[in-house]
Amino acid sequence: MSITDLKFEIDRNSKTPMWLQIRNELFNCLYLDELRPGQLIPNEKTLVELFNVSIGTIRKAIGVLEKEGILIRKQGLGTFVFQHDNNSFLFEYFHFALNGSEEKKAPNVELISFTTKKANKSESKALKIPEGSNVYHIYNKLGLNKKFYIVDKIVISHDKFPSLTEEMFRNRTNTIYNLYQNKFNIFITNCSEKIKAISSNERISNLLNLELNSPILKIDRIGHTYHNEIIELRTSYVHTSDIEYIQSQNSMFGE
Amino acid sequence: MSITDLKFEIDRNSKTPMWLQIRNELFNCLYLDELRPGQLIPNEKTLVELFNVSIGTIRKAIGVLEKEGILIRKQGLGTFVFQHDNNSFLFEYFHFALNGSEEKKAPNVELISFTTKKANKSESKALKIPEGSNVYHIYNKLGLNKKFYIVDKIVISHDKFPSLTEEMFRNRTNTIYNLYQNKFNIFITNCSEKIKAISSNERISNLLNLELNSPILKIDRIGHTYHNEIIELRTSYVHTSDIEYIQSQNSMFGE
DNA sequence: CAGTGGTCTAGACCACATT
DNA sequence: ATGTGGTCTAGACCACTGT
Repeated sequence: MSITDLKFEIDRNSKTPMWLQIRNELFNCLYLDELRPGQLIPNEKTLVELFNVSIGTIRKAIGVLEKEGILIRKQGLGTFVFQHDNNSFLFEYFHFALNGSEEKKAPNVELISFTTKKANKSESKALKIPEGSNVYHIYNKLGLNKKFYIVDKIVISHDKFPSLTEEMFRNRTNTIYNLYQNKFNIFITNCSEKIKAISSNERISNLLNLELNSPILKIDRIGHTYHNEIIELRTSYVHTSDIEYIQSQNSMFGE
Repeated sequence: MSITDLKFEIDRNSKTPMWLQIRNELFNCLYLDELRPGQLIPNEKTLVELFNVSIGTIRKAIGVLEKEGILIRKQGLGTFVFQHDNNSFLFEYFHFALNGSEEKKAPNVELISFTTKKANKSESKALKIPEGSNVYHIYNKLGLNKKFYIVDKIVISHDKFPSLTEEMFRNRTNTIYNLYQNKFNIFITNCSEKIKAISSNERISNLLNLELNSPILKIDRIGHTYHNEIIELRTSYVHTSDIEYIQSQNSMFGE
């Protein structure tokens, strides 16, 4: 089932603008079609005929979807469902750099463990899955310049990644979110983080070669899809003597 | 000198689109005019005549400036230079909430000290002012629910805030950034932050009623204007047993 | 009511990428 | 050469705001 096979009914007298109706129709199609990253959508002229509106209205609708990060327009080529390319994805959600450095470098990553467990109460609540259903627990060490500074614990639902194996994880050629995207069609688009300062326990101290009770960051991240479906819980423990968490913020957002 | 008195020359054959030229011209005018927040800009029809282009082109230029957070359009009223209203500004750059709470509450603030010093080497470098020129050092305690969790150290250049006094600071009716905006026409629009975990020293421990060497966050924030002029250095020391740093991030930004 | 920005039209021409 | 999105026009009409 392709978009071009569908028939669309736009209400020209609705209180919601036509461009917004069209945006929503397109969004729905892409969602039903599982939002395959990299997928080409019909060109503007085709959409004009499908929706029977003027090209400016189509452009406005696509423009909004582009601002939302769902579509990307490429002049001369067409409009595509957005996908993180192999370079950009690396740094989208990696917030660390060496002290005083403004530019992020790709971290080196080492898998510590990969296990399947029954979700405990807080995990099942956070992931919105039944208590006792299967989850993966994945631990990674991350470093810069050959030294390790970060321990990541990842918790994801088995049901959302049924065929995931340790080998797939270990042998991935790219970031973890890229793996989710390319192998499971699951697309993490926004994350919320909560940061605390805590004292390192024995396990973290050993993994990061730290004194016991060193001050470290504990970062709880929740990764969502477009539709705010919660996909991943990630907790990072970070030794920040040589590196720091960096972040930049503008005062304003679009409409 | 008002915008409408100026004469604009748009190069119709330039490689840069007309809407971008217009955006830049408008931006410049607003900048020269000191970007008075809340200021009304000429209506679209007037701009059409000033720039001698079609209204769609004007709208595109204004749309970009709106996306950048510089202008805000109000249907039926006009287009204005954006200003943080008294509510929104409160939470723009305040990143803390009580554990597990998703919504931020306004913190209570208490001035600890307000002094003038000579800028040391790192301050002068960071603020891009001569070493030894005057800076204000301002310390605040911030809390939630009547308990204090945060100590803020603010460093700003005396030259940028020549008439600032402790009384102005203490008697402000709004946020600090609002004070900068309303009394000094200085408009902080973006901030970069660097976060580390450290152990509390004696001074911070006393101020926050903490054990010595408790793990705390140290957050170095640099506040910039539109033009990336550095205005303020702020270092926050945060006790995070009851509160946490919260942040949300989308994968994508506009064009 | 008059004035503002918001939506929409039905094109034209340009810049870019692929074949 | 063909097809794509990007820019731009010159309007029309609607929805909202304050008087």
